[in-house]
Amino acid sequence: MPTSAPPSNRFERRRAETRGALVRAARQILAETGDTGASIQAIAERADVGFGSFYNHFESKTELFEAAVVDAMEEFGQAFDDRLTGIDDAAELVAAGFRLSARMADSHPELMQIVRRRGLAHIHSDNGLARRALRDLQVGMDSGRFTVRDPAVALSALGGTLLSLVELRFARPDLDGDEAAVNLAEMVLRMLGVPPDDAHEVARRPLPEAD
Amino acid sequence: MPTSAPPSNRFERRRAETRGALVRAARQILAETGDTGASIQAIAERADVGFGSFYNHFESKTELFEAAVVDAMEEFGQAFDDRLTGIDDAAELVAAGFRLSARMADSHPELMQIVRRRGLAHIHSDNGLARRALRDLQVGMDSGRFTVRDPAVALSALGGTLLSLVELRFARPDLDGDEAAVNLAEMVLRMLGVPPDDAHEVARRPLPEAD
DNA sequence: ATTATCTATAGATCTATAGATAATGC
DNA sequence: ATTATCTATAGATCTATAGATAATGC
Repeated sequence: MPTSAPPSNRFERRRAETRGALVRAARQILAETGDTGASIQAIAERADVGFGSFYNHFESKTELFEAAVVDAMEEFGQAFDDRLTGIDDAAELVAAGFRLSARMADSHPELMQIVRRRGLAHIHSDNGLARRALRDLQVGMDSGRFTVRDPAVALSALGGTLLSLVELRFARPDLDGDEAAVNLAEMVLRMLGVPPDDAHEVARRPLPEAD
Repeated sequence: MPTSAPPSNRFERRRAETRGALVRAARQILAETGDTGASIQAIAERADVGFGSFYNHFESKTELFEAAVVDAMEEFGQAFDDRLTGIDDAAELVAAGFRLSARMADSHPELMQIVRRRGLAHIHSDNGLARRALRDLQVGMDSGRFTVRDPAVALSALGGTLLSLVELRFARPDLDGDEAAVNLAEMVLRMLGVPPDDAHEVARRPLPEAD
């Protein structure tokens, strides 16, 4: 999953593969324990990569873990693009996003554990997800679907509630995930100014099929 | 700020003081960088405590930092008790809690940085704050102020939005903190089923004076 | 010829403990 | 007499680099 242009020759591909192995190892660690104290040695071993190679790609552990988080957030945003394009009602889009996230806690636990542990710090960073959410908010405000005083505050609240849902999924696996997501989506729509009856209905519309 | 009974004799007081110094040092580190990789040596030095003393109180760094977070969350809950008792409208209580939290980001930055970095993991833990919030939610539901399907989901959402507000305060210090808090409080009240007009009014009621 | 990877290692740092010192309880 | 603190240190671990090896570009 290359962020920029795909590597052209075998050299660059091999280089990208080594970097990717390190990032994947860091993602595993972030998901399993979140403990970034693992030694570079242990990380390289897990990535099945020579120890010294680490320094060909990263200057510090911090840099590697930051790259791993960005990689995960990127993938999370990509899932939204893959599954939710085509929905043009902003309210339905928000609700579907919440329900999709809850499902991904089951289907993509590694990814969602990283979102859970590191997502908050990225709510206001300029990643693709925040941009998309802000755009959808704007669409909803322009179409009159949402009544919101300050988009920045609304974006913040959207991110916070989404994270709390992910946290809930992992902290309370006994609860029905989709039911919780629907409930929360309904509440979030009310928060954005959607009338309660509409919120109830929209939050329960069938989700688009996976590919 | 002893959690349980105050130390009776000088021995226990001295012991408590050493432990407290370590916890305070850990809190500082959590607030400044959040980097729990600092060596025990460095922590002890910052606490102005002999290196070996660490092991008289904690078995590992993880244990110390966990104690530091619990200490901070306890203090956070205490601030709610100190400032918000006497408000008996559940909706007003929620709004006041949000606005108080935003102010504490300025008045108690060390404390609130810890809440920001570690709070999410404690939303569903059985601390005083979560208990208090759940109780207030229940009161609001019983009095008909709130319309909520699942209290656990609502608690989750309350915690998430509160954290997102704290994050917003630190990530966007250019915004007016109280204004953002009022906006968010209004949205949260709508989320809990309070009619928009009421939500608007309640979120703007004057806060109780500090002592 | 160039570039990335790998292995080996020096030096620094860190953890955990042992034993000495200081302070208090009864 | 008891208990916590402190200092010193052994042993383990970790980081960063140097130099050898392997793979590819042109």
